[in-house]
Amino acid sequence: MNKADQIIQEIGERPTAVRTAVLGVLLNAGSALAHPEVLERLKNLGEFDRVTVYRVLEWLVIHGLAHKVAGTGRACRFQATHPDTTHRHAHFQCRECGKICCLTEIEPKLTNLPEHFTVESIELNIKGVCDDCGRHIPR
Amino acid sequence: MNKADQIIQEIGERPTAVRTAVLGVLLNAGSALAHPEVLERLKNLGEFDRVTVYRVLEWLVIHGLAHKVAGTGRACRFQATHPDTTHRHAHFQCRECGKICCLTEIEPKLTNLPEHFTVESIELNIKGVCDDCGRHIPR
DNA sequence: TCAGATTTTGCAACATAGTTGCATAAACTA
DNA sequence: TAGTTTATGCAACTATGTTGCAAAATCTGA
Ligand SMILES: [Mn+2]
Ligand SMILES: [Mn+2]
Ligand SMILES: [Zn+2]
Ligand SMILES: [Zn+2]
Repeated sequence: MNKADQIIQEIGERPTAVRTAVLGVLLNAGSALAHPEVLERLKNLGEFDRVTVYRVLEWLVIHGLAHKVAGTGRACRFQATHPDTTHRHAHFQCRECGKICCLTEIEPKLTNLPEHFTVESIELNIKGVCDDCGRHIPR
Repeated sequence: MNKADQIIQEIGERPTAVRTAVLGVLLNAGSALAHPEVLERLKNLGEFDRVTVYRVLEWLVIHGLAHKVAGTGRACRFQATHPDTTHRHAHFQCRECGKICCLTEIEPKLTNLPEHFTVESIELNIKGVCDDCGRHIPR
């Protein structure tokens, strides 16, 4: 049995073909993927409907198996959640290659927040140039 | 001469009817507005084309007269930049009423960032329940 | 194992948010 | 005010999702 299947069964949900395939794609990706990228990579594994893939991605988020990151542009990106990392962390998106990666080391500190506001979630997105893209530009 | 006109002339750009009107709407708004909300409020001031309004909103951002905030949902929201606030600050969006406001007091601290990444911008979006919506819910 | 109940999928249509090309209109400059 | 530059309006197009619904897959209890 493959890893994706196993993860889905562990949480007591139905490991269908699409769920297993989509989670597998996310697990193999090094960074967060947008819907078209997921679809593209699924082509190697069979025929999958785009609407179903949208639904499965949301399903993965609801069940905590993936998280959703808003990058540049209008499309959300999805990344498999590693069991050992907390969900609350910052993300970095490279202006050059567009890749998004988790910055699990950074804990956004919230001081000075008006006390009458109830905080439910925090999103910290940092944009710039990543290591790979930066090393080719002379400094 | 109205405020919006004056601001546009101060930066040496053409104060056209649409620019003046759109900036005026943003200046009068208490929070960040999405494109349809801007269009709606413009109806009191005349007939404006939606594409032109999109272009003017981007123009305002480029010229530093407004800033763009990504809230819940896919639409960006725009808010007039107050001359006395720095552009780098956090935003709070209420889950109940959807309003977005600037949290100019909060400075996102970036420690632990991998040193080979070049940071160009930081976006800190906090979601929860605002004062107005929270006070009606018994605690 | 299998009938019935529940959930998931695929397809078509719809929705929302924004962009592009281009001809016309407005604003600026000399 | 003539010529040049810039902004606008309109139509068509793109990107990113969402919804309704019938068919297929999956599960459950007898
Ligand atoms: Mn992450
Ligand atoms: Mn702000
Ligand atoms: Zn890069
Ligand atoms: Zn509120």
